[in-house]
Amino acid sequence: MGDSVLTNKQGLTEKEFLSLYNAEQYERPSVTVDMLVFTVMNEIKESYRKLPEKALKILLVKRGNHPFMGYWALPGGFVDMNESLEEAALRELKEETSIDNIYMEQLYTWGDVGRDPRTRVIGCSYMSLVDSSKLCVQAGDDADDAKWFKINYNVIEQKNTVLGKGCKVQNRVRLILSNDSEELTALVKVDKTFDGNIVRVSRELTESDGIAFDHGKIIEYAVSRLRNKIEYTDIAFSFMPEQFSLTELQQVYEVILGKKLLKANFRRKVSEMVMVTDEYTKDAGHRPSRLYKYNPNWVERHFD
Amino acid sequence: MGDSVLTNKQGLTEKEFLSLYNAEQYERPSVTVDMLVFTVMNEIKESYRKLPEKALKILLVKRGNHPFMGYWALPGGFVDMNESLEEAALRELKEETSIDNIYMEQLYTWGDVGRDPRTRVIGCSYMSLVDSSKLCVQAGDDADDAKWFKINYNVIEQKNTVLGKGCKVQNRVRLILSNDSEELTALVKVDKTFDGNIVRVSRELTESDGIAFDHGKIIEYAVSRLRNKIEYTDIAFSFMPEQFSLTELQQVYEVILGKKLLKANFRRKVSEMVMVTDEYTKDAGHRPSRLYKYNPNWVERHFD
DNA sequence: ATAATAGTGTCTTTCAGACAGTATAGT
DNA sequence: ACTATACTGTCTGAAAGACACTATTAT
Repeated sequence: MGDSVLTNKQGLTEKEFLSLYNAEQYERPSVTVDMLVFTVMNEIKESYRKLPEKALKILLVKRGNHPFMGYWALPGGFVDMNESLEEAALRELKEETSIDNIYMEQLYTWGDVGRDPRTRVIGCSYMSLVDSSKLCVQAGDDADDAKWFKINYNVIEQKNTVLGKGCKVQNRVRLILSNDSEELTALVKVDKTFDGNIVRVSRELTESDGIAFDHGKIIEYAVSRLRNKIEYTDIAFSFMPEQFSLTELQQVYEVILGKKLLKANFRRKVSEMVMVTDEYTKDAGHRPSRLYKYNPNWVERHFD
Repeated sequence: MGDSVLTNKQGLTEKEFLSLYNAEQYERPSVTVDMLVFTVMNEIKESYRKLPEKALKILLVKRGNHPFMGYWALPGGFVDMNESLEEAALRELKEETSIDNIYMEQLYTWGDVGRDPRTRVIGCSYMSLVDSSKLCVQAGDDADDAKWFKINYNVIEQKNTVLGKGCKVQNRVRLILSNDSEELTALVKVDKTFDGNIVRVSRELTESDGIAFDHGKIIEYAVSRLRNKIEYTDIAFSFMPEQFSLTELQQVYEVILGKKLLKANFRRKVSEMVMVTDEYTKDAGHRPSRLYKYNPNWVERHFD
């Protein structure tokens, strides 16, 4: 830290300055953390022969208090003074859903002025990808309920315009979050403007039904990031149990990317990332498949 | 927002709840924004024949008050209640360096407890890449001085350990920031742990000389992100003026990646991203080179 | 036997790396 | 003529996409 003999324009040394410093004199925003917990789960089997389909899911909690009481929200809450953002995110997740000890990465920080009707709130969001077989969710103290919602992500409109020295891509994304008893929707307008060498992305929530705050927009952003990142990193493995078949792994890729992949090519692509085991699936109604595990020595990973 | 007839456990409607809500009752951290403004500048020519070398630079301001008075810091400051994070970042940059109206993207939000000796501070950092030919920096009201520092980024130590079901990569990065009169350094320990399917990255500032707060760590992170992103996006063009030669563009890539590239291959790679003009450089001391401009219709961009 | 999935071989096209070669201004 | 840079052609091998083929289990 600064040399303690130095004095500032008011003639104060650093020690004096710090002892007089009072954060209370300034109006400050509140800070929250929000968790986006994703998993890929099996849906019901159609027949004894067929493999179960998989679906991408997100964990939401039902708000037990105003504002947006009764709406579904991302688990999260206010950051305490003596915990880091990561600690706050893990604490809130545990309080609201009883989920403990999972990996996560920072997603984005949302700071628009009108995001929260209570006061000015800066929201720092974190994303977690979990293996559903390990988890057992139950609502905690602070939430009425915690449930997994199946994610339906659809680009329903695309408009490209060529401007003078750039262009504009306008997308509308329809998000449908559903489970046995509920269906929530959001419509997000994603505009990318290329002006000269400058790219500007703006996201706007134009419709939100049953989802609290601007969380529909945050979920849309997270899914688009997830789709992007699965192509050039190994995050998909965070969804997998210890052992898995290559078909299951492929299903995870397909459900996130929202498209079918060719088996032979997919296997070539992931071959370096996995290690064979000598175990097989059984009672499948058809030929059993070999089980693999993640190869921790896989090197060519990329990070954001 | 919630149906106004609903009442919470205290029997309050949403309207009543909001009118009684008082953010002051909770202790809150302060929130700052920090700007990482990068540019690529020409260094002096060695001879009338040779092309000037290029160097990656970052803009820092000299702190005029405690804490870290006299140290160099990222331009930035506290967020006001009625401005978004982006607005705050642009305002602070203008106040401290007179730079106006540039593009930026969010980098990361830093929330460790002891980051700032004054109080608990959450710092949201933004990254900007600018064409140096357009800029003229001068210190603003809030800073004693604003200067460009040449960035030297070196991985000085690498250690790989294979663990039980994962592995660990430990890097030490030496950062040297220098200009005519100053030399600042930082040493950052970057640990990546792969445990099962989980990747955890931790960054620790183990040495910092002349750089305020944890800004050495933030700069290290930004440079590593920049290196990564230049490979799969078109951000490099943000450093370029309207018209440029392909050699200049290649120099920008080389200076960021910290390695030489082969000309023929580089040109093939960027050919789709640029458009020819019918202009040439002149007075170069050797064969003139064709000038190009950015092709705004280039489609295969990726975003994080 | 049959349904459904498991798993492989190979053709083609595309792209990245390496390197050798030719072209052209200023002095 | 010489220097330093501008620019192009092509060989190679790796990776991505498409598709056809064989193998194996439960019922």
